[in-house]
Amino acid sequence: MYRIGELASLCEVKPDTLRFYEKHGLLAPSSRSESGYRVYSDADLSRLKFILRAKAVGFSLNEITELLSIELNKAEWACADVKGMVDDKLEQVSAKIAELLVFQDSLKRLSDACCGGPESAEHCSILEALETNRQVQAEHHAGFTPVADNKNLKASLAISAANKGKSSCC
Amino acid sequence: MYRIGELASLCEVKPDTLRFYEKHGLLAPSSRSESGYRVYSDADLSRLKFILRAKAVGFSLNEITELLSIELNKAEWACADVKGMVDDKLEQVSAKIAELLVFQDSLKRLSDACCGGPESAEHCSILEALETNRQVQAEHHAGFTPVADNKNLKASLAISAANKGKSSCC
DNA sequence: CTTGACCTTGGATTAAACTCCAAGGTTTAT
DNA sequence: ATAAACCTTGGAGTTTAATCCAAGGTCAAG
Repeated sequence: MYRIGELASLCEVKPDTLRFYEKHGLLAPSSRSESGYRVYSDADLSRLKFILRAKAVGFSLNEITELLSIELNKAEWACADVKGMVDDKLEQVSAKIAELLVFQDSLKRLSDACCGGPESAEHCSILEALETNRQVQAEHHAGFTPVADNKNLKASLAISAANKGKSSCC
Repeated sequence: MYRIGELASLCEVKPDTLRFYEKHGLLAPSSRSESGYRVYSDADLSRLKFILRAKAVGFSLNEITELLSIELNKAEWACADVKGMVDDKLEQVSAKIAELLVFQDSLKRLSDACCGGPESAEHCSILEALETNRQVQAEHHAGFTPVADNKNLKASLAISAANKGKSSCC
């Protein structure tokens, strides 16, 4: 049994977020204390973890509500309806996995190309890695638009560099 | 070469979205016509596809900007920095894939449980499928909170049912 | 028995990502 | 040659998902 602050810090969200989820029907505490405090159970924790996992892979809160609604409430939904919906979600999930695998491959390729040697430096962009990935093209794009806005990239690289000392390439 | 409307309908977004992406430095047309119309190239199309793919798997536009910024601009970034960043993104992507695989497994399990026979109807919820998935538990959760808000679920099921006639279970 | 860290509600504010609108210029098909 | 269907800019409005604030109640420690 957890109070709102405990559950929040367990899952690294804010109490306000949990109240927000409650207001929108995603997660209600299974009980309240005498004084009116929200009390969450382990089942609630599982549910929250599910919500956060779904959110992390690009489902909207509405879609997550749908996912959580998949229950055979015979009064309202026929099994066929539910199966149709599950199949839809399965397709979405499979599509996401496929796209992520392409990303993963591209990033690995990029990592290799970038750090294999100093001479390949000008081929170091994710888009080139992506394209080399899909169709091996003889013709090489000449002009490459540089990205203007580097303000928070700078910050994230600082963090990235601080977090791990494994920058050993080139 | 595409005008904004063509590119938009090709990728199933709105022209306004493309102008929005331009304003925020994600995608600028490689040229303009005499009259000032935006003209997009195939490289721009690739870039847009990349953006949409990244968005679909849960990256924010800021993160996508970072991904697109991964170029070895030696004047600004050391290779080690870039590698650190790529590694970070790789970890994120791997984590997302792992989570999606859990989803996929759960959904498959749910689909099977739901439509194997009418007697297992009350076990038809994604959360139960998820938990059965992780640890086989002897104890069974008694109370299961039903979800209140079914308004757009109804709509999506209608679409789902209309789209495919393969609802043949139970 | 009060101080500090919690919790409650309701409502306002924010940030991200579009989405729409108005007023006008351009292209294309009849 | 003119209407329909595009395009331009600037700015306002919307939706989603929080996040913050104010005014007050609860609880454990010293």
